[in-house]
Amino acid sequence: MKPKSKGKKTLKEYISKERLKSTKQRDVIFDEFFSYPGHHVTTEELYERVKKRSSKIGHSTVYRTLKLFKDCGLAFERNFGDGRTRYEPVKFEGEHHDHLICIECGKISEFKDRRIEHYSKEVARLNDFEVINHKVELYGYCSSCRKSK
Amino acid sequence: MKPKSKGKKTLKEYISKERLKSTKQRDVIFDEFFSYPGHHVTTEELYERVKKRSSKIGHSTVYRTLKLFKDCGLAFERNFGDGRTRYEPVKFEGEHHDHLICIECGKISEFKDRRIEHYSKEVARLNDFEVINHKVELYGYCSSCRKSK
DNA sequence: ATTCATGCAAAATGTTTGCAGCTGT
DNA sequence: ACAGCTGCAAACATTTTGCATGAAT
Repeated sequence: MKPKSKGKKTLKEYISKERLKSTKQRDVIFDEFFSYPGHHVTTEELYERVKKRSSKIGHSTVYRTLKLFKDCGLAFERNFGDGRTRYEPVKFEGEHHDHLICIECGKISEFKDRRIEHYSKEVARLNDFEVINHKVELYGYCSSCRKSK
Repeated sequence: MKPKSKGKKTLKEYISKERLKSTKQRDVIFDEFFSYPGHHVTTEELYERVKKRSSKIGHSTVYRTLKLFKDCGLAFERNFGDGRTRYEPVKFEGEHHDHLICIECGKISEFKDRRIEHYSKEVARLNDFEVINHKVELYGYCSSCRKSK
């Protein structure tokens, strides 16, 4: 018997706690979302992928389902300034990564730095603020765009 | 004779360098933008304020002018996830501040931490990335919303 | 049975664009 | 005179909503 992923369990628990319903669509969207190669899917991209498997799904279902994932802590909502909202699966190892965004080619890469996280938490404490999520984004030129400048 | 602010000078220089034109609207928007109490104006808010002084101004002029400010380095474009783009005047002392955003009441407060900036730069260097701008945003509950939970 | 979810299309939102007339250089 | 700017309305893109039907509890 295949064990459920931790994420799927989180979703099912949230659904039953809130008296929502498990549906085929939610499962398909879940699978596509968590198997998406590369993080930061836009809703449109995910919709296109899901549509290939389940062709009569509607746009709104994808929107609503991503909000649901966000509400149950499975996804972060991100916005890198190109007008489209992106969603990123939350990792369960408690890791958090941040982003380098190239303003020339649009490439988004990730990094992780404990010290930045550490000081962020400290700032929050000093401000009597309870941090739920944090973002660190560095905008600039990636190495390949720098070379071709 | 009243001296021009450094910001106004930057704008005028940019305008002449790019062969653009100085207009009444740009001046009014400039004044309102830099005298806005609180940072992070949305375009709509700024439009409303400008309209009070110069009632036949159009929406698009405000949009276009804020982009102009961004292009000449007078403003940062920000997006805190509520669907509206906000603009923030760039300070001339070279300071950079970051944000605490309350997900309950929406309050945005600012902080500044040199260590976070320092490590951000270091990460960039390791990734052969040239940073132009960076964002650190902590999302969570502010002290008053924590109290009333 | 009841309540929630879906898909569709319509509406709402925020932003951009085309263009005729106007303004600054 | 020329090139750029404005205001307006229309276009656009993304996201939300209303509603009749269908599915899960």
